[in-house]
Amino acid sequence: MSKKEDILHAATLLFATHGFKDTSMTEVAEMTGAASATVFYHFKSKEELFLSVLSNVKDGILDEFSHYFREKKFANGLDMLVDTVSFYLYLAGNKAEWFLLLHRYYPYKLAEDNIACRQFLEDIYNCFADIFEKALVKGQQDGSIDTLSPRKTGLLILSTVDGMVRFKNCNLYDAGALYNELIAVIRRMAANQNQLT
Amino acid sequence: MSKKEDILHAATLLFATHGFKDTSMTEVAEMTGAASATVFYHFKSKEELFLSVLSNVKDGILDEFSHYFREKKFANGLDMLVDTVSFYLYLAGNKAEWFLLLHRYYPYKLAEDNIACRQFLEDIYNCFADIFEKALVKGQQDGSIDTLSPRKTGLLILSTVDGMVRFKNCNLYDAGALYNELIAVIRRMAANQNQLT
DNA sequence: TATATAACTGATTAATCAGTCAGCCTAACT
DNA sequence: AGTTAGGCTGACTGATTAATCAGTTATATA
Repeated sequence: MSKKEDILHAATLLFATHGFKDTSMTEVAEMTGAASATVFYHFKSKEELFLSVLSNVKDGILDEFSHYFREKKFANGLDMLVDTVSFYLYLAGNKAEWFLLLHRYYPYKLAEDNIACRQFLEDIYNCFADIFEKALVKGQQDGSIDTLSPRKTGLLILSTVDGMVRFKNCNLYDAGALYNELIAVIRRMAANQNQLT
Repeated sequence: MSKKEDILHAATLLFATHGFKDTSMTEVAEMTGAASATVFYHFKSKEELFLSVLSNVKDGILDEFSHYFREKKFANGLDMLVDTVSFYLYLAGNKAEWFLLLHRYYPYKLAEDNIACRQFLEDIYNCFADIFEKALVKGQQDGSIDTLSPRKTGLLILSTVDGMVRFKNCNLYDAGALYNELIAVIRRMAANQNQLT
């Protein structure tokens, strides 16, 4: 791994766990054994470093989901929906730093007057919204899911899992303890009530 | 309003909109027309000022819900659940600074080694969880709501509305546009399926 | 080997900010 | 009028930090 990649990785962890303001360029440098001027050699400012981190996180998330869907086959839309939610929660545990970063306020604040930042966030959340929407559409086609607005229902499911992950990351409630209940609720809510699946 | 209350109010707005690190004691002072030393006269440190703000927000939230339930009567548990969710969303719009503050990471970070902070957050989230739980229990007693774990289901509903409010505060998706769908989903998910309400 | 370019660094700077302190002003009480 | 005390302030300090820059080392290429 190149020094630049080292720095990017260290910055991801630090921005995620301490936040933007509470991470100094010196800290990032120390974590990689470099001098602080080296960080500025690779990234011209702290803000640019942050944008590179976010861009990297976006690529990581999009890759993870594209690999997941390339290798998985689903019996029907309802199964796909439940499986996708499970994978989202697995990813939130496995790549906790990505979700911690997205649950900080700084990226959204920056996005207010930085178009690139805004775009990264939109790409990430559209990816999330799309996967749930696709499962709902598939389920409506194969009859496993009731007639609901796929986009809006998808966004509601995203709100729920995003909220659960936030609660876990903030040490409020454990997402794991609610897992079975979540799946049951999603089935109740989405399942076609005119057929027994 | 006393100068101390002025400062507390200004600090609430600034901590909520800019965050803890990005709010300087000088800014808080300037917003109230006081000298920065005055802020330190009333609150011995920046952290203590933040804790006073959070304590105040906690009292505000608990008061709002206790007034709401004192004056409202509900036909049944399912109506109570839907009404409570609506009131939560109304409050999140009306007292946006409270929810913005709660959607920052700093309070949870501070709570890791500050017992008082931890307690304020627990009081707030227990209040939220309790109101949904109470509605679910009532609904199970009067037959309008199905047999579900009231605590866990309550937490799931809280995750959903908390997630929606976060999306709105982060300018990702508009909670208002999802309102009708949210209410429909809650009814589908919680309603007793053995009776037509 | 010579040379050019990229990678890296130590020292420094200018600005910001939490917190301190000695003293001033005002209102209440005697 | 004199005294006391709480509320308030301007001026200051020490620490931190993003960013710069002149200069050094490593690498690759001719």
